[in-house]
Amino acid sequence: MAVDRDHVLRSAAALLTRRSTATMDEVAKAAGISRATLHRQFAGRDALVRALEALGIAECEAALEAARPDEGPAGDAVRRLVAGIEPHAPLLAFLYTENQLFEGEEQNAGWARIDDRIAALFRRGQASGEFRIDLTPAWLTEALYGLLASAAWAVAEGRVAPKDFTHMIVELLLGGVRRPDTAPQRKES
Amino acid sequence: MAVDRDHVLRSAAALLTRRSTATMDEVAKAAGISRATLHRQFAGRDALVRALEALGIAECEAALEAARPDEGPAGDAVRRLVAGIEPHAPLLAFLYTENQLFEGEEQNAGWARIDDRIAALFRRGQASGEFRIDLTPAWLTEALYGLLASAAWAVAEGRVAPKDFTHMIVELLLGGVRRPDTAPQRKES
DNA sequence: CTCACATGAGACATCAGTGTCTCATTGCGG
DNA sequence: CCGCAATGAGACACTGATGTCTCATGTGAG
Repeated sequence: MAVDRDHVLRSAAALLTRRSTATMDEVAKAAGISRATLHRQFAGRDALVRALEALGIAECEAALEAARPDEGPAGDAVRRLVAGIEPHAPLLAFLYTENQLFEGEEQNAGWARIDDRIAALFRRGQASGEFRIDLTPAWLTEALYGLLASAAWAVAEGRVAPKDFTHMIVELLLGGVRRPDTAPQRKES
Repeated sequence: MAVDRDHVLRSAAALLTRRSTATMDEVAKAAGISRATLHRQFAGRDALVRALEALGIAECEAALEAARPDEGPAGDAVRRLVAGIEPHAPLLAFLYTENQLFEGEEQNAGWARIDDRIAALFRRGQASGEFRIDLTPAWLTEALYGLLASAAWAVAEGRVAPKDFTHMIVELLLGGVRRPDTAPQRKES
């Protein structure tokens, strides 16, 4: 009976990640169902996007859970987190831009929860002395989202090898571009 | 006679940065002109976006020029570049997501030029030993765009103080989050 | 086998945005 | 003062997407 709702969501995610303006008809075709059935599952395009948002939030929270952000060095936890999010990065990238659309309306509370947990991870790293303290946790959280989205697109467009995804993000985020062992580092950072 | 075309473009940029789906009517109102006049200036919405793209490219190239990317330490050049782009970051952020829409169609060649010059800057830093070489110039370029867009949104939403814009981006990009070991390089503040 | 229910296909009205048009008004230079 | 050009206001048709509806089909459970 029920069309595999999860399958519909996932194909919609895959399609919308590439063509964020895809029509309901295209979404239905991509899922291998008719537009009527798609409409029976999701009241409208808005409902579909909300469902995708819920899916993205759930996957983020699962990844957050699996990353054990409170264990071990914060840097390692960040790496585990990015690695766990990697499979869902395209969906996240879609939602990231889509969220810019929701300007006025209320955001799903799930994002706030996730933001808080990620920010807490960075804060923990700062408290332990592992991370520098001149970059605010809020900014680091935002930057992580931005890097995830950038990397997802770069991979989608073939500018970055898929296997390098986690490495590129984590190394840039944690270590930065500057070579640590460069001899004279007189720069006050 | 001619409505100040530049003024129209800039108010359109300001509006579309916040509401990327704003209607032509809203764009016209934001510029203080009628929809008819807006239409006389730009054949259609597409032409308007293209004009904004051209504006963004021009501003990027101007910033690139002003940053003197071939002079001095690459890190300093990156800082000059980000500082120069800062005023135009909202427009860039808009174009960055809008570009995801142009998937199939040909990209404006201007972006390729800019990509090349930025990538060349990173490559120069790598060649001089200033930057690490395990992060590809293409990825660093992409990441820079992502960070610029993230920061622009974070500032727009009040999550980051406008005055911290350049510092947050440059420090994260160059130095990363991880605190440099205090023992070997002691940096007295 | 038969019934029930989900689905696919498609018709249909609706709506929003767009692009084009006309016409009156305004403002400016000759 | 007159005429010209640009503008503003609005009507209009067109398009594309959406949401709702009906009906035929098919498949699975009893």
